[in-house]
Amino acid sequence: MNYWLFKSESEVWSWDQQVAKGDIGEEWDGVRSYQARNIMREMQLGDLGFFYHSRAEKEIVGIIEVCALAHPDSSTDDERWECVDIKAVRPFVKPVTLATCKADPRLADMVLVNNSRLSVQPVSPEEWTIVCELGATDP
DNA sequence: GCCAACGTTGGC
DNA sequence: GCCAACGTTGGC
Repeated sequence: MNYWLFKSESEVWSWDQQVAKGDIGEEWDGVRSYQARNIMREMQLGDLGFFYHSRAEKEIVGIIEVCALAHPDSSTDDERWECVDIKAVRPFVKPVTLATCKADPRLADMVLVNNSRLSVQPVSPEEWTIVCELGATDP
């Protein structure tokens, strides 16, 4: 089991929209970064991820599950781009802000804290546990 | 709204 | 193959 983090501006694609898709889930389309694409290619069915609202909110708001492996991104004809599908699992009881992550020394190596530009990132099992704890939510 | 950081593009 | 220019992301 691996853990990941997905970033989205809530004006573009929000947690609420993700929840509305239910168990069918939705393509995580629109990613145009090789780094992010390569990370998505590594994902396995059943892997879990954080759903993060960038820009305005800057907080992790819930947990999602990978429900389809990487496949061509249907939002473009460009065959270079692929994406996975994800479905909402549960919301955080308490959203975990970027400031909270930065303030916790145990999360100093988190990609979210160190590389603000990567929109799909890996999360270590330790970081997963800590962030869930901060969010008062079951891992 | 600004701008730093970073990835990508394209001229050479 | 290098690197300057450019575009985009996202924190502030």
